[in-house]
Amino acid sequence: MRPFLLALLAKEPAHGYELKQALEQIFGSAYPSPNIGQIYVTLGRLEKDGLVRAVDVEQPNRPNKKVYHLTAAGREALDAWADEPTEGPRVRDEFFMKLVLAPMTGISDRMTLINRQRRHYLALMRDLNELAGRTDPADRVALLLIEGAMLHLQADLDWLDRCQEDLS
Amino acid sequence: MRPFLLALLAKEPAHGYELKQALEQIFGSAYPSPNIGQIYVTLGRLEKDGLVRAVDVEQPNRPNKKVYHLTAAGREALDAWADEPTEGPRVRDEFFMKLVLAPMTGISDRMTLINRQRRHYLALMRDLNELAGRTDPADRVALLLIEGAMLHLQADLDWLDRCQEDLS
DNA sequence: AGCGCTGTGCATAACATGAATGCAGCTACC
DNA sequence: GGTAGCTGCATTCATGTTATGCACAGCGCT
Repeated sequence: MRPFLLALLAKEPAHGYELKQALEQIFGSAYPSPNIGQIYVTLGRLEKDGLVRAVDVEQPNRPNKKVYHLTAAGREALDAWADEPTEGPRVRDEFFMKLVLAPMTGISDRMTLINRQRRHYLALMRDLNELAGRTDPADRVALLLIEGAMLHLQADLDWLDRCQEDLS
Repeated sequence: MRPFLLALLAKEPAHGYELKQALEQIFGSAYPSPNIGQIYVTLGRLEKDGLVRAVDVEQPNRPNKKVYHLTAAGREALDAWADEPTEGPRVRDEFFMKLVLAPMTGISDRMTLINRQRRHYLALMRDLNELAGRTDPADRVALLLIEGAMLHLQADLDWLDRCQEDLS
């Protein structure tokens, strides 16, 4: 969350409400835009850490707004973020927890869990396909996000098969 | 985190320290075991919500311990968790954020980011292979976790190729 | 004397959601 | 023409979850 705001502010100074709109516009419908409240909280923290600074702007016939701009330290933090590679996928997986823990307590057996989960993944896959279908083909960013989600989902489905083989 | 503790307590009552050890033992080295402090915080909340209840147990030559056991409400919550399917992979992806936001600010270009990220993923893949190699073959749970991580990683690598095609 | 294990608790912070607040402009309706 | 209610702009606050790290305390071992 923090780096996203820094990146947007690097392009041009903005206030909270504007940032929310920018995020919604850049990442289309495929992306659940973060809560507006969280944006303000994060901006406050960034200011506390000296990465951004706020200027109050009075507006006629509008509530005042606080326009944030990047400081030198903020610019540095942003560069550092861009430089370091992003961490890979977590090994932690909630469904797998369920798969291991549930039978220990006699809740339900593994086959039931796996089959239900597979149906769920397949339904999600259908949703993604449908979402891709009604997305503006010019919006390459949204389409790539959807494609990424589908690749991950397929990996999960393959993994489900492996679990079924190994744990049966 | 909450459901994991509930599941373990469904098998048998236990105190915080024991739960930490159980988690470490069940999910082998492949799984970053959660912080012990967090376990106590979560147990406190579960108790506040009436899902578990604690009994103080005095021990000779040992600090006292609080043994938690499941309540009827806790059992219900656990069953509900087992019944609902687990959510799929998030569309939210940090690297993708970087890929979209970075060029807007003149930080660095996309090819550099993608190539660096690919090197990083490949290194992670090597690490996972190495980890799989030194994992006890009898520990099927750990091996499956590692395999799942590798499948996800491969999906990320494929996705990187797609991004490179589309955004160049 | 110091290290490591057992066992718990608290401080801090990030992250997320939801609701509340205030003001302005527009529309609908009697 | 007045007013009631909705929408858009802009921010703040209360609450809850997750995660890390440090502090504390007693005991056994070397």
